[in-house]
Formats: sequence, C-alpha cells, structure tokens
Amino acid sequence: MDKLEDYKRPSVAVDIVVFTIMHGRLKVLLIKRGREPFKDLWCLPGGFVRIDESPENAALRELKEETGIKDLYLEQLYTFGKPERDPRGRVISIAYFALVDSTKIKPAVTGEEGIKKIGWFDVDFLPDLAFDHKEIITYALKRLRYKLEYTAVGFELLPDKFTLTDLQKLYETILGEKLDKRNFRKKAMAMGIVEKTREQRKGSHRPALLYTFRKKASSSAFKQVKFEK
Amino acid sequence: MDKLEDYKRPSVAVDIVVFTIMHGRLKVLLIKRGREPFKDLWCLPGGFVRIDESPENAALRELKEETGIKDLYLEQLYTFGKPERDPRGRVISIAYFALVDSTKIKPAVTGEEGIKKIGWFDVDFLPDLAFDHKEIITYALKRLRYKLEYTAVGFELLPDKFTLTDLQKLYETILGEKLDKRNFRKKAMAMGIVEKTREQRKGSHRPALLYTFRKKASSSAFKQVKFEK
DNA sequence: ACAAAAGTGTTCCTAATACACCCATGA
DNA sequence: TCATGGGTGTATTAGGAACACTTTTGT
Repeated sequence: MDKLEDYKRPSVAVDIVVFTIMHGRLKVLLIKRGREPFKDLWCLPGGFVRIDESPENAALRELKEETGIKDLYLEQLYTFGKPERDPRGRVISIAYFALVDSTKIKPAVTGEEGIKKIGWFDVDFLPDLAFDHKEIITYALKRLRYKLEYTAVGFELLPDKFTLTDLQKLYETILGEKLDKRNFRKKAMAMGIVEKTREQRKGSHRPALLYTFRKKASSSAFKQVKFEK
Repeated sequence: MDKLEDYKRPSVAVDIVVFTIMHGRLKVLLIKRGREPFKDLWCLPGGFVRIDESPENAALRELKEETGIKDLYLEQLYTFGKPERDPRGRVISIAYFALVDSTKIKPAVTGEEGIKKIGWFDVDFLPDLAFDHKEIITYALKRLRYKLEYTAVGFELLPDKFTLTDLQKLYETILGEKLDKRNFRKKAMAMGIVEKTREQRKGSHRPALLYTFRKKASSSAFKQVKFEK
C-alpha cells in the first residue's frame, strides 16, 4: 500500500438532509448560500469535516451551528464523490439523513433572525439547488419512504404523545397513499409498537386517545414491501 | 460556508469487501500487508482515491491492480471515518461491497505468484485483520445476508448457467439455514427470476437442468423479512 | 439393483386486504 | 341536533410453511 503523502487530498464535507412534517406536509431544511459558487441558491446544511472529528460529529456540529437543531435522528446516507460535483475543487461529501419532530424546532430555526437564511421546503416544491443537492435529496427521500415501510423510524417525526390518526397521516403523507384506518390501527396495535396513555387530545369532536412509542418493538416492520434493486 | 483552504484535509481511501462462494463456503478476499503499520497482517484490498477519480473508480482500479479482478458486482457500503481508525493519520475510508462468481476468478488471483500475497478466507475463520477491517467485513456480511433475502443479488455469485440446487445451496450457505427444496424451487419459478435452458449438468445420478438468471425480474424479493433497525 | 441427486403437489395456517357503521364531543 | 373526527369487527384472499415420494441416471 502506498504512503499517505503520495496523494493530493480531497476535501471532505458532510451534507445533511433534515426532514420534518409541518402542517401535514413533508419538508426539507435548506440554507441560502451567501457566497459563490451558487450564491443565493438554496443548499443543504453541512460543511467540512475537521481533521479531528468523526463525520457524524461534523454533521451534528454543523446542524447545531447553522440551524440550532440538536435533538434528532441521524444516520449516514451515502457518500457522493464524483470529481466534478463541486466547482471549487475536489470535495467528497458524506451525506446524512435526519428526522426531527417539528414541535421541537426552536423558533429561531423556523424563523428570521439568524445570520444564515434558512427555510423548510415542501419536498414537492423544491427551489433550484446548489451542487448536486437535488440528487442527494432524491436519494434521501427514497430512503425515507423505504425505511418507513419496514422500520419504526416514523416516530422520530412525531412528538412523544400522538394520536393514531397523527401517525396514520404521517404514513400517508410520506408514502403518498391512503391507508385503511382499521387495518392501520390493528397493525400498529398488533405489533406492540405503540402504547396507550391516559391522556386525550380534544377538538370540536370526540377526543382522541394519545399514544406513545414503545422503543422495545421498534425493529418491527410496519408493512412488508418489495425492494427495488 | 467556509473556504476550502481553511481546513486540513483528511486522506480518502476505499476498501472493498469482495465475497465469493468457493467449495460451498462464503469467502472474503484479503491481502497481506507488506509494510507498517500492521505489517504482515491481512487487510481488505483498497487504496487512496486519486484527486481526479470517483471513489467507485478508485475501488475498481485498486481491485484490478491488486488482484486482477475486474468483472464484478460493486456497490457502496458505508463510509468509515472515526479519527483514530488509521494510526498513520486521518484517513476516511469509503467501503465497497462486491460479489464475484468464483469461476471467473483468474488463477493468478487464487494463486501464488503476484507481488502482493492475497487469499480467500472463509468468513467464519478470518485471521487477525489490520485497521478496522474486521468491523467493515461484519457490516458487509450483514448487508449481504440482508440483500440476499429481498433482492436477486445472489446471481452475482453464480456462473451464467447453474442448477436450482446450486442456487439453493448458495442461499443456504450465506443465510446459514436449510431451506425447503420444493418451496424454494416453487418460489424461484413463480417469481420468474430464473429461466430454463436446454442444457443439463451430469453426475453419477439424474442430470440436473441448467437455468439462467432473468435480469428482467431481478428486483423481486426472494423472501420477505423483518428489518433490524 | 443400488446409490445419489433431481424433481414434483397438497394441505394448513397466518397475515394482508376490503369494507361500513356507531360513538363522543363541542358548537 | 348536527358536524366532526374517533373508534371498532368480520369475511375473503394470498402467500408462506410444512411435508414424502417418484424419477433418472451412472456404476
């Protein structure tokens, strides 16, 4: 094997695709670029990996710095490394996939006064994006839909207490299809994935029971599906 | 976002976990290190990503240089990036997952005379490994078993023509469990994943029909399983 | 004729789907 | 009393699992 010094080194960055559900729509967090290249275009939050930190740490750090978000579900998505993907030079980017419960987002993040301009965009109406970030989001979306169907990762998008209708709406929003209420509830219960609380949520109609997520059962599949190679 | 020059850059490498089936056993390709650190320990084939090539290209190039293998199934596995994973300094490694049909391996690769010493090791009897390569292999194995159950990736480990018993043995070897012959064949046929040829393989018993893989149907699941989060 | 692997169907059971009405509350 | 979403059960169907014997060939 060759020596480390023999090679010009690429820069290594992380980019994070953060999803949340707001007003029944699936949203991605974007940041407006303040400089060239792609000045004033939107891009994913992210930044360079420091020489003494793990990529995962870099992702968490950048998210906190840029958006204030720190309590979220994070997993590695894919490493994008085509030589021409960044006009500034060789940048290899380790992309991460993240989910946050929108009720935990601080006002600063949804809002107006940070140095960086940030915003949540509906996945079906994304603006033009810098670099290959469109491709990264597309990949992340695929992963999200896929994971939702056979893991219990969806709970990461809900507050601690939620109604079964909340949960079903979340599935319907992300998968883009209507689900049968009775079958959905039957399955959620049968899997032991949720647990009743004694609390209710009120509205101008019959109050709904609140449930919590049982971590114990989180590895069960919600729906078994074929996998696209 | 900060400037590229502001950061010390890590080295970026690729490591490839190449699986094959030999004599009914699942094997991984390893290379003996010729220098420190970890001199004389076995490690995964791999090397540094050049400044103008994609990581996938680097993986293919290194495999060809080190082992002569060039016709294989390759997909990105995971990026390992803990700061302390390489004692020489900061090296982030993009791991790849590869499958080869053992009948396509050139003698030089299975053999003795290359500059590098290389060998195929039974996954159940791995030697001590350099760096975090044990962990990488464990991760790759998990991926292999997982993919085998819900994609048709197993064909990458067989020659173009094979018997259904070959295919079943492959599944049994990798999954580590006996499968029912009738159910297995029924499913393989029902999925339209294989196609009869007019050829047979002979032995001192009833000859077996040879089949080929139908690429068309490759996305179907072989067996639907629960997913471990 | 025997050894060795190839090949083949049916029954049972579980899990997914389809489907429609009553309930509890606030206004 | 009405509007709104909450909550519930059954019948049908499809797919997975269990299971044993006959066939074809070489020696």
